[in-house]
Amino acid sequence: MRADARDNRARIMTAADEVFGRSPNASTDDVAKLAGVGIATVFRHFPTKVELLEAVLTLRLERLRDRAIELADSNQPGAAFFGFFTQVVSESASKLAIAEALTAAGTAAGVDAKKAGSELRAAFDTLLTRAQEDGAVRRDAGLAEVYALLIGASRGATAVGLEPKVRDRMLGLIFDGLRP
Amino acid sequence: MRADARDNRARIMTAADEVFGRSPNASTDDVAKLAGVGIATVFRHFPTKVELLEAVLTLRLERLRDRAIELADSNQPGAAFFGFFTQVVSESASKLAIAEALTAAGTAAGVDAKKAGSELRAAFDTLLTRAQEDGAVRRDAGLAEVYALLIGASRGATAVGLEPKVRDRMLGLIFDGLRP
DNA sequence: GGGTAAACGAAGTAATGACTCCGAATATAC
DNA sequence: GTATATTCGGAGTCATTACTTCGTTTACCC
Repeated sequence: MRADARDNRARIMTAADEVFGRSPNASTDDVAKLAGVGIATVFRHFPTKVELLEAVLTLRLERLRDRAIELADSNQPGAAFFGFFTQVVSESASKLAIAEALTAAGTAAGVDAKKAGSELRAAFDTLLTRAQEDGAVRRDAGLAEVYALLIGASRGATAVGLEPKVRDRMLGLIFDGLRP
Repeated sequence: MRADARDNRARIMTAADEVFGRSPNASTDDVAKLAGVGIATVFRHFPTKVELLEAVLTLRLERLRDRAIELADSNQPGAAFFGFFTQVVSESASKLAIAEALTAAGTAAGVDAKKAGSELRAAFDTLLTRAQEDGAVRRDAGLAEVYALLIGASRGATAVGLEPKVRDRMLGLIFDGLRP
């Protein structure tokens, strides 16, 4: 692969991340414009729009997964769990795409995104289990419902332009329900 | 207004409710087909697609509002509050549009939808306050964050095809966080 | 530095979807 | 029953958008 091609691919990914983060049904033109390349270049790297969307989605999921894996080693499992939860929801409030990503990861999505999605879920499971073993989270809370709560809170925060104060109080209510 | 016109208007509303309930970005043609009328008829009654969407949105909000108002008289305020919450989330799981409606009510929306939206919020506030006075819900939970929780849970349940069991366990966690 | 293969971008194409026009049909007044 | 004004519906128009084509440019090998 030639140097300029690799360069442009990276620029397109960055632009797509930004553009689709703002509005998930933006046009391919918008991405090309922001990336500063022609539209054909976008399609040369990502043959269909779906593949481009999926690449962005995968990237986002991998970032979240990496952060979760990092936190899994913490010696304060409770703080790690609640911190991760808070961070995801907070970022979702400003970055539309994160909540979308969490959602889409389960439903449609191609093979790469699916892999990243289940790895994220597994990493989150680890965080949850550690927090439970540490006594910070009630033991009868299963992964499925806690994950649903994470997705719901993210989407809720995203949908409405939730003020930080309200968002934090909402998280407070959720966390109280999660404690033993 | 002629009888057939009123008839068709009702049929279009029903069809739109159904079609947009399934997928919010369905085309106007789809609505016309299901309603069994020509596309021009749809546009005669609702000059733009936005107005049609808004009419559906308003209808949904009014339905929720009416149910909340009904429950406000209950002599079991706790059960009324939690029941309403559960019902909204459960329906959202199958009816995409309800969660969307809750969301959209705050943000964009024209005057009718806005009115219905704030009336719903007010009715929900009554339910919450009664439940708090009855000791079923903690008193330091404000309307804003509880409402955000409702929207989040709805959107979460909608987004993922949440199984009823998981959904109920998720609601259990939320409700535990809401109790004194 | 010159040749070549790869990558580039602007101007297309085709399909979709919101909205309009106008002749046909039909409900209501007499 | 007929006149007429209103409503109806299908065949358009126009804008948007995913994707293609092709002549031009540019990075790498010698």
